[in-house]
Amino acid sequence: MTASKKVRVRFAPSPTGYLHVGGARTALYNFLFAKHNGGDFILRVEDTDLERSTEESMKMQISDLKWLDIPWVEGPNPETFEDMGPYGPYRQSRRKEIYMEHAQRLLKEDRAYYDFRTDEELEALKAAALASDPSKQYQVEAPAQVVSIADAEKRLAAGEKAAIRFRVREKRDYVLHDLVRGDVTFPSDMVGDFVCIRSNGMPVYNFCCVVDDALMKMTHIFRAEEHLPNTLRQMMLYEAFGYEMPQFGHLSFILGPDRQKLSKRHGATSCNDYRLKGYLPEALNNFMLLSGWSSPSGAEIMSREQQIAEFTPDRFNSSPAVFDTVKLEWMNGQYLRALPHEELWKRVEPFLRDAGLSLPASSSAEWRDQALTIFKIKMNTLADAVPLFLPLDDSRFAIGAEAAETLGWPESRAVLEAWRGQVAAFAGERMSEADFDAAQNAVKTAAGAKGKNLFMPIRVAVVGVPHGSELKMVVPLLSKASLLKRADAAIAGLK
RNA sequence: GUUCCCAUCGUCUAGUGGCCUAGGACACCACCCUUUCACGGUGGAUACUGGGGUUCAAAUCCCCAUGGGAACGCCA
Repeated sequence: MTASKKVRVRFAPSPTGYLHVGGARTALYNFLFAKHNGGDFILRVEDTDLERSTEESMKMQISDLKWLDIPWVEGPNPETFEDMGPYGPYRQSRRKEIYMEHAQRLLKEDRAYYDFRTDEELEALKAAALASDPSKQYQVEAPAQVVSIADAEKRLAAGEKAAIRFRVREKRDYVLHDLVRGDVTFPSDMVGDFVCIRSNGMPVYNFCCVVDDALMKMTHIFRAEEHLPNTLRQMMLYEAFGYEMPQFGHLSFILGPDRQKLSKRHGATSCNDYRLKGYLPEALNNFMLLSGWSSPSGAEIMSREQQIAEFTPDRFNSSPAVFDTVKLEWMNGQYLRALPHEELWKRVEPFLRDAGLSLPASSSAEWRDQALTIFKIKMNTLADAVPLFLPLDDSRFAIGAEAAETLGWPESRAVLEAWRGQVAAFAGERMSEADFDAAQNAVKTAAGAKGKNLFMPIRVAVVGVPHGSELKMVVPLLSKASLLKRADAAIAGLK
C-alpha cells in the first residue's frame, strides 16, 4: 500500500500514417509524466488492424518521435526496430498467442463465449429489438443456447468461423476515477456483449489494450478523450481477469479552427508537416505541451528540464483546445532566435540547400554568424531563411517588382551612379561596416539625397528590393564584384 | 436516438467560495526605439453561454436549459 510502484506509462500508436500532433502530444505527456516520477516510458505498436497498419508507418512514427526527442526505454529499437525490454513483444501483431490464452481463460470461466452468428443474423436481431422498443439502445446479447466449448472447437476445426464475445453479466454502474475528469459513471448496459477475438482470429483493440497494459505493468494511462467510453469495456475486462487497473487520465481533444477534431483538411496536422515547414521540435513540443496543460509557475517558454520538473497531471485542462498555428509560429521564432548560431546554421542549412542556393561565402563561420545575426530577426521558421538568403546568391539576385517605385524617384539615378562609383573605387574585397558608412556618406554628398531617398535605392542595388535588413549589416556579406554587378543591374532598371 | 464528456477574451489559458471592477500569452490597435522592414519596449481594447438555486458572499458548488464534442464496430 505504501511502497509505490515504479511508474510505467506508454504511448501506443497505430501505425497508419504519420504521427499526428494529437498523438505526439499524448506521447509527450506520457513521457514527461514518466520522467517527472522517475518512471519508464514505453512505446507499443498497436497494429492489429491488418488492413491499415504498415511497417512503413511505424518507421515514420518512430522517426517523428526521435525528431521530437521523446525517447522510450522499451519497445521497438529506434534504429533496428527490434524489440527491446523485458515485456515484449511490443507489437500487438506479434502477441497473438498471449491474447488467445487470455481469451481461453475467459471462455473457461464462462466470461466469454464463442459466437457463430453471422453479421446478417446480428443485424436481424437488432432490427427486431428496435422494432419492439425504439426508445432503447440495442445491445448484443448471448443467444439463449450458447455453443459449448467442446462443440465450438469441433465446428472451428471443421472450418467454421466464430468470434469470441465477452459476456456482460450484471447490470450495474462502473465508476472510473479519471485523473483528468474526476469520477465518471458508466451504466453497464451502455455496451452489449462485445467481441474480444474476431472471427479471423485477430483480437480487437479493447481486449489487446487491457491484456498488454496489465502484462506490461502499466501504472498510468494518459490517452485521448475518444477512449473514454471504451474504458467501460476495459474495466469489465480488468475485473474478469482479476488484474489491477492502472490509473486513467483522458485528455481533451485538439481541434481545428472550426472547432472540429483536427484532421487533414485543416492543413498541417502531422509532426512531419511541421518539420518540413521549418518548425523546431523544441518549439513544437513546448507548444503542444501548453495546449491542454498549464504550468503551475505560469511559464510559457519552458526548457525540457523545467517541463519535467513541473509536469503533474492536476494541471490538465479538461476542455478541448484549438490548435493555434499563429502562436506556434511565434513560439518557434522565440526558440529559433535563442539558438546559438552554429546550431541555428546546422538547422537552416538543409533548407537553403534544398532551395538550391549557392552561397560560397557560407564556408566562413564569421560570414554565417553575421548573416544569421541580421536574418534571424525576421525568421519565425527555418524555411523563412530561404527568401532572406536568396538575394545573397549571385545567380539568384534579381531586381524585384517592389523596387519599381524606388527606381522611379528622380534622385535615384544620381544615388545609384554615385554608389556604383564608390564600390568601384573601393580597394578591398569586402566592405566593413565602417567602409559602408563612409561610402554611403560620400553618396549622400555627391547625389544630394538623404533619408529613404538615399538608402532605399542603395538597398535595391544590394538586395534587389527597397525593404529589408540594415544595409551596413548586409553589405559586408557581399563581395565587391558582386556589389558591382548588382549596382549595374539596378542602374539598368532605372526609368 | 442512447450513454458519456466539455463550456472564462478571437485563440491558448490562470482561477478550486471572499485576494476578481477576472490575471498572463498569441493575435489586434496605439506609442516608443528605428533613415526601411523586422526584433525589442510601453500602453490599450476584448471574456466568466443562459436561467434557476445554495450562501453573508459564486467564474468557482448544485439543478435545468442551450451549445459543442465523443462513443455506441468482428476500427484504433
